[in-house]
Amino acid sequence: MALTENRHWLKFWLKSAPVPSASTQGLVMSEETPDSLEAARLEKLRKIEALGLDPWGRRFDDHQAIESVRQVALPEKVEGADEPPRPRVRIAGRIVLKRGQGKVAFLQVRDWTGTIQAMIGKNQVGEGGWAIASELDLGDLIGVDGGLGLTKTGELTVFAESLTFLGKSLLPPPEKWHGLTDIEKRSRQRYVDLAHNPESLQAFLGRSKVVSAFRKVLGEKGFVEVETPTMQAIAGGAAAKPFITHHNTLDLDLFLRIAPELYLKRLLVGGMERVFEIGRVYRNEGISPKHNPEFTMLEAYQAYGDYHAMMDLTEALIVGAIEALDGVYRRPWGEDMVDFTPPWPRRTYFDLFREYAGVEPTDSEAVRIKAESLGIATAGKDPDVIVSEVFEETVEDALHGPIFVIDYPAAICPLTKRKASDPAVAERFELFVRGIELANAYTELNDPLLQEKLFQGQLAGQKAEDSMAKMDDDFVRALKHAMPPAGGLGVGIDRLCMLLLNKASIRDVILFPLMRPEQ
RNA sequence: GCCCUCCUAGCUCAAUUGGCAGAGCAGCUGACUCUUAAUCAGCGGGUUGUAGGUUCGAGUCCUACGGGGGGCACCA
Repeated sequence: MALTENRHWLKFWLKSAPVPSASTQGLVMSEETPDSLEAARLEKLRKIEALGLDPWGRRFDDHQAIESVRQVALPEKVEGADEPPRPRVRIAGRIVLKRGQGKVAFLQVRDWTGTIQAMIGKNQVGEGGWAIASELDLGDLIGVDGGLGLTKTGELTVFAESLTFLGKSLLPPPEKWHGLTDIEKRSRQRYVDLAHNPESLQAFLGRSKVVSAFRKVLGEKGFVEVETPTMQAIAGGAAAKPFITHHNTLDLDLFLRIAPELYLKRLLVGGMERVFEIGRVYRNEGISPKHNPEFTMLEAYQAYGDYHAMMDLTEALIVGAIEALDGVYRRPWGEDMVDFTPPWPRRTYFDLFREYAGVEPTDSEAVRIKAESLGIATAGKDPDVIVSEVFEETVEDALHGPIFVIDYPAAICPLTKRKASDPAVAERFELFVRGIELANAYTELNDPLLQEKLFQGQLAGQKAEDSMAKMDDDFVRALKHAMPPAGGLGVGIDRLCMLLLNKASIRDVILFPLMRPEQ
């Protein structure tokens, strides 16, 4: 197979490669649309074809990652002896920089592991090869075979012996020093961003490592990965507005899921004791640096566990992600640093409330006065809601984290099991880092009768615009078959990646964030 | 949905109070066999997001629209 493929490799400087004649070049110039950079590149493409080469390349086996080539040990130079032989290497990548120097040219070739210099000398490659090398543009994809050595200035270099054309770039790359900075173009044309801004590529490769690490940690702890419907007749498991879609044959309106929760809990009923899903959820709400309409969530459920088990799991997951990235626990965040060294503090909601709001949370009147002083309207509001708003205003932004906020007022999390010792407190935690809510977990409610009542209460309180919410009778029926007491966890993968990769916007960790169409 | 703000060459950015739209990179031509964002000489490249308006004159001021960014609202 490899030998067959070999014949298709189109070498640059076969001795027989013809040199374009002066008259051909003159013709070429006159045909060129003067104001088009693309036209100039199309012309080069035709020249490459005229030389019998395929500008779009073929399979290119056995090339080495540039990063690994950079690790190759060079033979020692011995005094008085000839130059030591150069180790042979084969690389493939994109030309990101080009420096002509008369009858020699230096290229910087980049793949997804790194960048290395290649040198092409006219005397080394012959007239035919040199003619083609002259047509190389920034952005073209090439394979380089050659010897690895140092230049006079000590730069590690592949001294080209043959090149393989692997792809012609018809559009010019962004500015070589600044790269592509326009945030809109970087998102819309992510291919350009990835190809020419190495730090962007690294961020997305980092995101992939985070997700892989999650799967590894969960697997080691005995969780199984499942996939549940993203198109649902009843979009439950969270309080968010769904997207609507339609199945033609069934003539059925469906919702894109706002959470996988209710399906994963059905699996707990079915005896899948540790399940997780990493998947997209869709919420038809505003867009911000922390919100994209579709985002990726981990949800994990552990039968016979509780929210404390989920806290341990959360810590293990994020530690696993950091180890997969680089093992550095003190991480930059803007101008700031975040220290992820575990264990992270676990503080109760009321404790933090007392500390940051300076008010006793159970003293409704004191809380109301504090709220008014913060400019929060209190008229007609439930005292628990006011507590929650004061908490958000005074505590959340002040939490540098990582910190687990635990034991929430039961009134603001109705679908959570209450503490046996104190029915006013729900067994819930949220993990905060720099004001960002990274994870949310509960000891899950498994009482079908209470669940049904809460559904009804939720529906009664529904606004007209949210009227697509429906009672999920099947979920209640599932609980009636007995769901084991369980801990449940949700982690926003995108937000975690923002924190770990030091990106200010969720759009910097989502390959193709939602945008209005061009034009 | 509301408020603020940005949009100039392929890319990165200038343009004084409203007064002839510029530079660097990239491109093209030429020189150069060890460069490092190579350098040097020369050349080309624009419906200033779109449409109106004010003005002798608009990249600049006004209005609407489109797109982006930030904020508010929304968001267990």
